[in-house]
Amino acid sequence: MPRRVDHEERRAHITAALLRIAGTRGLQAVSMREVAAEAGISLRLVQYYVSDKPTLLRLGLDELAARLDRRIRERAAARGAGLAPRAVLEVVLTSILPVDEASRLDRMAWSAYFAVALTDPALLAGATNHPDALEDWLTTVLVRARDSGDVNSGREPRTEVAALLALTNGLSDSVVGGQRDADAALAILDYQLDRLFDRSTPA
Amino acid sequence: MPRRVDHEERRAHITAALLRIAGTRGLQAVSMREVAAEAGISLRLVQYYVSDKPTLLRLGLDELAARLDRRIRERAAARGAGLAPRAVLEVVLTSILPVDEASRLDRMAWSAYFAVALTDPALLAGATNHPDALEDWLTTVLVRARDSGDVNSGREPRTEVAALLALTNGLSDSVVGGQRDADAALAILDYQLDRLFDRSTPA
DNA sequence: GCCTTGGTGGTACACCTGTATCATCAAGGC
DNA sequence: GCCTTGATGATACAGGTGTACCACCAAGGC
Repeated sequence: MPRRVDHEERRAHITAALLRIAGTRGLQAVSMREVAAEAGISLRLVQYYVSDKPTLLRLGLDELAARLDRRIRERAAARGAGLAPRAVLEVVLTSILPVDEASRLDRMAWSAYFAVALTDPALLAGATNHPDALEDWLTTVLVRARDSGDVNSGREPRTEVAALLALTNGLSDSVVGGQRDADAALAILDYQLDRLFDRSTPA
Repeated sequence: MPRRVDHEERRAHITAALLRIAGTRGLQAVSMREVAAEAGISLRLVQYYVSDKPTLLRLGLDELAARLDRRIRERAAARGAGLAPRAVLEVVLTSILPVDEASRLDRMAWSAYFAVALTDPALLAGATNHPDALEDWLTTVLVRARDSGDVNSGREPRTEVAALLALTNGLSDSVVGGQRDADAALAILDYQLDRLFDRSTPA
């Protein structure tokens, strides 16, 4: 037998190179040859470890989702166990926002993926990506907060969560778009959370 | 002299074809030949009336901005003169949201443009597109509303407006992304506006 | 020691892209 | 009547794309 190689690790290496290109030069700059060059390997090897270009793109999308998941867990771990409802929302939403260079590049790549996914349903097919799951979970968190009195009973948890997620996505786009910096986006997010968790506010 | 042709009208025809493709099949499906076919003319004519591909893409972006402007004015005109602050916000924000097929296709095209603009600053160069101008204007509207007592004095107009615009953009993406329909997005927007214009709410 | 077999290199092929070029047509001025 | 000139057609060209193919290498089983 010839020497064997960890395919999974190789694919991860290639995927990282792909996302580096997608985040800096856009998805339209992603070709098999460019990915090979960025990964420092030959075109043949990209073909060998990643059969198709569709497969390659799918790898990138999955990695992007995995990175977001990792960011959320890391941020949650950094704040310890037994997080208050507001802290949970802060952790999740600030994990989505592009607050440093790495998350900024990932958000750029994500925007590119979002655009092509709109007209290429093949990319989404079978994706584990379920934004609704996140929304459901945060809604239960907010329901608990309302029941315990941290949030006024007049608020509709599901609507509030949907709005917060949409707001965070819109803010993220404005940050990568250069309309404002991350701190400004964080301030707006905080402003909204302050209002939501102000029990002195009726309705 | 041979017969002369209205170049402006021809370019508009070509631009419309371009945006039809961008909205249905994405910007990556936009080639000179595809645009020609969609416009029902020859490749040579696309070259003749629109010299470059960069020029073509720029035409599409400008038209997209012009259409949004038109939508806002039409919606405003439909509601008569002397609009209350809340009505102004409703007009602007619901004009951004993809509420019908036409605005849905335009939003799709816009998302594609946004993605490539992130890594291709040449597209933005010299663009009349100024989201900040819209934000400034709406802020003055909200300041007036606060001074006249329609909005609680504890609110920060600039932050509220920035949040509403980001929210609307996020909601728009969720609509074209198929996460929810236009009515659901409108409901969320209304929910937020109701809260903002509720004077009984302190802070 | 050979031979199977996973890894690798190089390259060719068909296709699509943006753009340039050559030619033609037709309407009016002189 | 010709000739200038705006509008159009057809096509060629160079470059980039995804993918397929052919050769080769080297490590271990028998």
